[in-house]
Amino acid sequence: METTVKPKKLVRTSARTTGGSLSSNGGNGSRDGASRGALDSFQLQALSFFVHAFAALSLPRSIGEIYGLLFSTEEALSLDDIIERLLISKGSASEGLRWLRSLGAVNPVYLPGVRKEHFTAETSLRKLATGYLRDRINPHLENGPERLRLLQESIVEGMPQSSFQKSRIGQVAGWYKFMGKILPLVKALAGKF
Amino acid sequence: METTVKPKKLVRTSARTTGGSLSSNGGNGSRDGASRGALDSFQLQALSFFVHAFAALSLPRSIGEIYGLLFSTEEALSLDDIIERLLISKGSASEGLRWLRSLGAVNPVYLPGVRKEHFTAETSLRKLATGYLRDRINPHLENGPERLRLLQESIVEGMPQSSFQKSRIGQVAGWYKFMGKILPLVKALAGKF
DNA sequence: CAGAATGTTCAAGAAATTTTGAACAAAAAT
DNA sequence: ATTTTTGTTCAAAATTTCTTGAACATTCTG
Repeated sequence: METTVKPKKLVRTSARTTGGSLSSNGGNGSRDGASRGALDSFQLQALSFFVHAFAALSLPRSIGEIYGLLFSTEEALSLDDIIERLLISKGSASEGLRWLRSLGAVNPVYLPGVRKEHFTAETSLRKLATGYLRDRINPHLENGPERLRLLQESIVEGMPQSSFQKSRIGQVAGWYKFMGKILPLVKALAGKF
Repeated sequence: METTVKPKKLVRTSARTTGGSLSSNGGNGSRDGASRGALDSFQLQALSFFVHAFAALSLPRSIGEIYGLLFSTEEALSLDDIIERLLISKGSASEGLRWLRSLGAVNPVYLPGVRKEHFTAETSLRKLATGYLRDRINPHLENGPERLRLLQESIVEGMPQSSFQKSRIGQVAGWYKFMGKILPLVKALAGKF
């Protein structure tokens, strides 16, 4: 649930990586082995920012790190670039990227003559909000009617408390109506930023 | 992060409780020891509903259970009533109740001549939304300006990427503006339900 | 086609969170 | 003042979630 804020290390100190090949070095100034984990101050600050922001949504650190890195880097980065700079495992990077992709929070960039997929951060509030709502909120709302029905059917008619129970059902129905009103509003407003 | 939905038992099967005193039995029909864990079908369905809903916000099962029980029960319940009906520990019940109270999701009910504190569920969407935003969203927004400043100060002037970095800062500033616009809207609309 | 490069999956381990239960504190009753 | 009732706190245990890394699948290259 996370009530108190604990200090967390920003970049892992462990040096083990998958031992894989070096970066494709999509165009930034740094060079090869010497560049591992070398992030500029803006990138470091962005990692801190997004790890914190994503944690507010109870999302894992690795996802915040990946988005933060892409957000703060002008060039598109490959999976290996991300692994190398963040010192995270291939598995984390792959799954984190998959999650961000499904949300629409990262954009694939097709570079002619380059095999590896490269990504940049999507920063449009409209797209981010839409993706988040679609992937993480709508699924819960979609089975709302079904859940409401189950609740209704659980009422035993004629019991002394059934009148109270019906009023509770009414409340829940109202909550769903509220969600139905507010979500389009959020999307609409997000479109203006 | 929870991507796939796993089946979770609704009511614990273990029978150990704190071994404490029996319920004050705030007025419902059931009696003493025989009533332990005896929930009607509406209450069971409500538990399922709220455990699921709270899980969507990454909140622990115990909190969903407590709110679900209070929501589906007409009488005010005491800490011991909750422990007895949900078969959860005193610690969970106490901390869960504390959390719900700080949010404003439960209301203390003062019963004349009764020592134990009793609670009912708060169901007003306005109060629930306000409490949630106040306790769980605002804290993150409040240090927004500070975080934005740190981000700005991390830019090294004159670097080739500093122009890109400034445009990113602009995006983040926009996100904060959006939050400043949308939250009052949410509160206002919640007031109408 | 064989070999290399790239990316995914998932079992096992690590880390974080939640729950328990007993010790403790506070308030009320006797 | 002592005992009882009520509720809180927190270390340890249980559980859940995240990360790792190696095996696997797939696609490209020569």
